[in-house]
Amino acid sequence: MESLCDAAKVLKSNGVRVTPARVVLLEALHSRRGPFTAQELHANLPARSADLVTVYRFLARLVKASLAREIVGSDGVAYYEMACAHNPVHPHFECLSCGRLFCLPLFREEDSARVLDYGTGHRVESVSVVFRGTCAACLANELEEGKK
Amino acid sequence: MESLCDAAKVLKSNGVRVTPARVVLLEALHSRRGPFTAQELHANLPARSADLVTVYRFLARLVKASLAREIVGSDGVAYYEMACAHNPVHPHFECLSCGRLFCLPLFREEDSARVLDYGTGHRVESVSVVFRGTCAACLANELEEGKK
DNA sequence: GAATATTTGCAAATGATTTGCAAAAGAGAT
DNA sequence: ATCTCTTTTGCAAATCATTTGCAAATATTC
Repeated sequence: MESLCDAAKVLKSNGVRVTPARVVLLEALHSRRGPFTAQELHANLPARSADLVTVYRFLARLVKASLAREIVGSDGVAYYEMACAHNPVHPHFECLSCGRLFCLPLFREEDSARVLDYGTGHRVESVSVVFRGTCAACLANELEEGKK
Repeated sequence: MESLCDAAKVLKSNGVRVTPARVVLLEALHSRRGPFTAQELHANLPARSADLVTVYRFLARLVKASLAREIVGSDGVAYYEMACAHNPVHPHFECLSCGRLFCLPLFREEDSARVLDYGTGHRVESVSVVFRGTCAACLANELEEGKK
């Protein structure tokens, strides 16, 4: 597995041309903290630097090259995040109250092994662990509301 | 958490009327082995017994009542499965080769606790663990193909 | 620079899921 | 049974993220 930090190189060596649009996209990707949707990414691009379709296509390539991961939210919308060595596989939380999808702490090595174990017998390419419910922030808000 | 096996009762006690369409749906649900989509369920219903929209609406209710669980596939399509005591939470495998989504073995009590632990601090309503890759059956087929 | 392969943008298609709404069907009281 | 009130249903139409078709623009190679 390669690091997204070398994405340009990796892509090039896979016959993927590094065009202006893709450079912009790679930069935008690096400045992102949590998981994002194709549309969010596109919205934060310098105006007219890349079409939404291009964003979709590029993200699909990254995922295929294992340079990015895809997390599907409960409403079927796809979120993406980088898959570089600095950002190993981890669980996510989807808040049904505020709608945010964010990262949870990394799996401990040991737990990771235990989870992976359930896929024995198949060729596992990715594992997605998504918690759903109400996030801590929204729970706090509920309390606030309750007081009023 | 209630059992889907008593779904009719549970629904009734929640002010949900048990109509002919819903009886048909509950029966169809019980005869299903693995996870299914709304459309699959609808396609296997006696002709003209319930509209596809009704199926969607009913499934949404079951999920809200914790009588069914929803698993979202990588293409954003929702799969459902019963959530009765005889079918506790378990991981799933989505084969990118044949497209099937099926159940993996139950989490051992201990592992379940370890996974749940990562959601600490939030109000967790559901956890979804989905493996993706190539299933054992498709791997076997690949071998077959290779021999030719 | 010509020839070839890849990439891009734009418009249009897809396809699952949702919504609006008026008609049909339960529940309960009379 | 009948009337009233609420829930449910079917149908058509709307949504909306994602995908596709295709011709024009841009790389790469020789």
